[in-house]
Amino acid sequence: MKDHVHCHHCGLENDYCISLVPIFNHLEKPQMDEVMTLIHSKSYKKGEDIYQSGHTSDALYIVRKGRVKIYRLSESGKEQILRILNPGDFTGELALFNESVHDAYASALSDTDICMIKRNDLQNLLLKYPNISMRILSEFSNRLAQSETQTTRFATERVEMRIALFLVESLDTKSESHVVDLPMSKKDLASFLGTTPETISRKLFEFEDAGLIKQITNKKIEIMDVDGLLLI
Amino acid sequence: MKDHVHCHHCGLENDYCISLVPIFNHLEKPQMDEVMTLIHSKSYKKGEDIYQSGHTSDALYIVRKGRVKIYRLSESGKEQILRILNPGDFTGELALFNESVHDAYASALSDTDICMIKRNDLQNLLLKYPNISMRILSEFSNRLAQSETQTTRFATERVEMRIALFLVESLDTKSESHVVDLPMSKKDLASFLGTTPETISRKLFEFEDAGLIKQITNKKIEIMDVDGLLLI
DNA sequence: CGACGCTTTGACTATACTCAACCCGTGTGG
DNA sequence: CCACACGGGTTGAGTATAGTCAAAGCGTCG
Repeated sequence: MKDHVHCHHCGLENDYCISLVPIFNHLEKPQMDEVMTLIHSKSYKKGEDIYQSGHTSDALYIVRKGRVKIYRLSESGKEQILRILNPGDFTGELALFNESVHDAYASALSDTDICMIKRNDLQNLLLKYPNISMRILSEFSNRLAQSETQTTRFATERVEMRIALFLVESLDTKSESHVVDLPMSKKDLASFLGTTPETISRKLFEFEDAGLIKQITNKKIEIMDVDGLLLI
Repeated sequence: MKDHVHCHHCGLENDYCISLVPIFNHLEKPQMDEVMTLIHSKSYKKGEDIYQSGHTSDALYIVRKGRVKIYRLSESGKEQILRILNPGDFTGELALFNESVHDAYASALSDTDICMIKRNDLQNLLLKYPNISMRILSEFSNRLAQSETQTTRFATERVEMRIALFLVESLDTKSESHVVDLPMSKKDLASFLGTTPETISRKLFEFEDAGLIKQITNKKIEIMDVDGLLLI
């Protein structure tokens, strides 16, 4: 059923429309149809790799359904998670404009559907519809800002503070609930925050002892005192 | 004299041409002339701020002459240097496509000349000449890759290794000399590498004791054993 | 039910930060 | 031209932070 609800605006099935919003949502139906002819869909099982570092890049990948983790290996071989993609997010763009070789790994955290646009098709689209470029530029600059914020945090904040900031920023600002749903295992979270599972575990219990949070289940944390967390 | 040498390709004074190369060097003379009418020049003395975090952004800044440091303040107020701009590099782009508020500081490390293009003028150029978008996209994706590399290093490498990597990557691949010219004071370098001046000083002497480098002067370091440095 | 992987707990340790003192080079003013 | 002051750089001692390693607990999925 749900699969066949169509979007009023572009006439696409609803989840297609949603996943393409950030880049294409200003296009009208005829142009959208053109874009659709260029899109290839592919599904990945949980745990499957979407691409690997060193592989040739030939497409932009947009997450339609599921969740994807992007990670790198450092010079000394340690894994570090760079970000988690949710439906509507895209990746693969780094290699599209330069090297054409991926510098990171992408793997499906759950069963995932991906929309792909081939490198050449995308470049043609960009030249034809400059507005799309602006969207991607805007998305890039967001990502860059976020990456630089993360860099600065690693360089200047203690682990404790990085965890606290992560929790606070994971709060859904729209809902009134102060419960955070961890988007990944604590092992992965450790990698994302540049620390170890042991340290995460210890710090969370410290926060709990201080009355700042309450660990409801493994993946659910209630934040009792936002301001307190940020003063750590 | 040198100021009046003109570029064969675009007809501009040479240093203008050089500083605009990364973004505009595919344009022919008539288009280049159009771009030139949109460019405003400004000079800054050593130590002067070009922009500050929180200020409204209304331009893209291209370094024509001199050296500029871009830095942020972390949540807890510590300064961290994100990058150093040399002639031809640009900045200010983050705010151009989104927030329109700077999230970092830019200050001149030496007497500096800057070319500026106003936000609106640039956006019009991008819509008119999609190729420029591709250049900026390419530059963005470079920067993003670099920033993510830096993030991964902070998250996974020890200070020693970060210093070693910095030295090796500062080697001018073109010249045969293995002498690195530090582009900033050790105090700033410490901030860039997420450590302290004391630690930098100590590690450099450790490298020297191990025969990996030779400290010629304060700002000149000869690298004796590249591979050894990377095995630390 | 069993096994595997994630998480927790504990004890120990390394890494690198802090603070304080001192050194040095450069630029300024007498 | 010298003296001094200032900022950057170095050195040393002490310590906090967070990582490592090992073992045991827990949950979940086949």
